[in-house]
Amino acid sequence: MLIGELAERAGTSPRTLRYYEAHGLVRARRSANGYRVYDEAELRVVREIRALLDVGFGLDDVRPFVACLRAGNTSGDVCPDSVLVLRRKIVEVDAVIDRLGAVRRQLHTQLTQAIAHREETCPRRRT
Amino acid sequence: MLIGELAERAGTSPRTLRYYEAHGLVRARRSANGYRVYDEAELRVVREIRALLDVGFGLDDVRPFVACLRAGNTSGDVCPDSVLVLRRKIVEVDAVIDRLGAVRRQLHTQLTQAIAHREETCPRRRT
DNA sequence: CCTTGCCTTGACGCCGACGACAAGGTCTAG
DNA sequence: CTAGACCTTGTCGTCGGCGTCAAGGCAAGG
Repeated sequence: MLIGELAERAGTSPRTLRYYEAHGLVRARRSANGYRVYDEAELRVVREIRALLDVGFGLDDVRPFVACLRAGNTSGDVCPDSVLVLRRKIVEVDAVIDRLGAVRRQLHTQLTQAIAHREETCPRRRT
Repeated sequence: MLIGELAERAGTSPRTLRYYEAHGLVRARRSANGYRVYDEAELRVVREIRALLDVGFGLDDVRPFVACLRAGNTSGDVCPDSVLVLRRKIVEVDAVIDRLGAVRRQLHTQLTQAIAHREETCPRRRT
């Protein structure tokens, strides 16, 4: 399988696959003419990477999952390092959610006060 | 008031104030030697900007609030344009919170399944 | 032979709010 | 006179995951 085919099957671009390779996540043999040749297993790897990036992981966070797949596991999640990253990410996500909740409450307060102020300054009739 | 003093009083840097000025948010006269001279009102403007940026606004989102302060209002929130931005931002924040909630649930699922898999593959004694 | 369509490496662009540094002018105190 | 503490404009660097050329090699069909 050449890079174009893998890209299409994984729903991404050749550029992206070379980028992953440059960062040590995806591997390829080379054919005589220098083309990258991938075997079927890489498709799963690439899909794992894409799935995790979509969820907000960085490339570094993804490494343990790829290693886990390469170690022969059916899922990239089952290795200790992957589990650690999952736990850490959940904590991070929780922190962001809390922060955004606070932001949301503050914005809501500002909004209601602004509207109250306008009612006060320039009252509506028939209210 | 020179730029250094305003920066300190607003809890930021001269570089940042020049940046805001370059983007049309903060204004200054110039003294004979070319130095920026700010009057007291700019302190409130800068603090408004900082407060909104801290909450995740972009510079463009901040403009209506600055204009509102410049129009003589006690708060930057009370003008129609500001209210619109507030409403829009709340919607945006809600969307992100929802998205993160879904992500959190997915990660939690992955985590519990990974742990379950490990129990199954390599069961603990005395359990 | 030539075009078309793959592939290769290399390098710059993007987004946003600045930080950091360069090279220089200004003002003041000792 | 000079040091040092301000100020000025201008430019490049940051972070991440790529997109988008640029310039060229390789394979196959008409």
